[in-house]
Amino acid sequence: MDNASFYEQVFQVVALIPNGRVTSYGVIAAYLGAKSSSRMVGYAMNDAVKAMPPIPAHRVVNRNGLLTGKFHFSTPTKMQELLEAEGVKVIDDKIVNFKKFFWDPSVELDLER
DNA sequence: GCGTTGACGAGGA
DNA sequence: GTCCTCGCCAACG
Repeated sequence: MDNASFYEQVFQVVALIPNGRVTSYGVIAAYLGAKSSSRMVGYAMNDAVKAMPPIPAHRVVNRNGLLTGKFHFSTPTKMQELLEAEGVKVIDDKIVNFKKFFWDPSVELDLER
């Protein structure tokens, strides 16, 4: 893991997001100890398209629950469809009950702490 | 090695 | 409540 670059660490956390759950970039950054580097998380996801295994980037949105990165997908609507396919309602590119589907790694992965 | 980029966040008006 | 500005800091060219 020491060899893992910052964006590789982001992939690991995002890959741990359960199906039907979503999280924000800031939370992931904070979990990595770089809460101020929230932008780096989004930037790292830029490689998620070519990452192996594929990263469920559609489960990661900004702190507003808005699908800011949908435009980076194959099609702008692909991200919304994937979320709805997992039971997450998306209206106007925004996640409904975002707080309800919110997944906090610092809490869900708190088992080992 | 330097400047720009950027899927964000928080604070202020 | 919305809109604007600043800051963060790694990766890319």
